[in-house]
Amino acid sequence: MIEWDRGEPVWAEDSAKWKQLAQELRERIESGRYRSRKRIPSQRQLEQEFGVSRDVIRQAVGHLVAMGMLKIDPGVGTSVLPPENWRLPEE
Amino acid sequence: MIEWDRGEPVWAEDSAKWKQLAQELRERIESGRYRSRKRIPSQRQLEQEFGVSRDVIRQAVGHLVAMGMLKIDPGVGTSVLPPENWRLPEE
DNA sequence: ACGAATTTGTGCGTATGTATG
DNA sequence: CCATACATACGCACAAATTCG
Repeated sequence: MIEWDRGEPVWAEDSAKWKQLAQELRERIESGRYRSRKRIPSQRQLEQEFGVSRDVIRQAVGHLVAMGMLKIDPGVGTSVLPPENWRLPEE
Repeated sequence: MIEWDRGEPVWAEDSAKWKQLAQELRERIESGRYRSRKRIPSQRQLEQEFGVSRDVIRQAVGHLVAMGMLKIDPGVGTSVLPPENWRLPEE
């Protein structure tokens, strides 16, 4: 889980919220909590769960899409791609 | 207190602008002009009002944040903390 | 065919954080 | 200290795509 220091320091000390969220989502995918070929919670739901704006959600999701870990179907949802599709740029 | 002349602030020569501004903001907080738990004008608005750069605004605000008189919520604004949060280092 | 609900896409405005010259 | 640009973040509103009754 992610702990934000809401109201206090910000992304200055550590990294941006969207980067932390992307890491959290990635862990959920790699751990199997978000299963391959299955949909993850909607952006609205992720908003609620993590208490961040859609900006942050969309940045994080967009990052994983670029990594080939997630696939977006407009009007439908966002699903997990199987590992053979991943192209991890490293970090 | 900052003096005003024809709508323009008059800055003292012997003190940094940010310190004078910090003192001004502090007085506005202690006088109740900036009310507890309410947001103060945005940095951009303060820029306009005092005719200084954001550098100066941020230095002054940062000073009051360190004193526990202001709280910054990125993407939201800056608000006044109640007196019980203040930790005045002296001066 | 229709309309409602859901989900993502997009744009706007505002505010603060960081970086650079 | 000033000026500027860009990144990060929040909130809202509306559009487009899809699903379902």
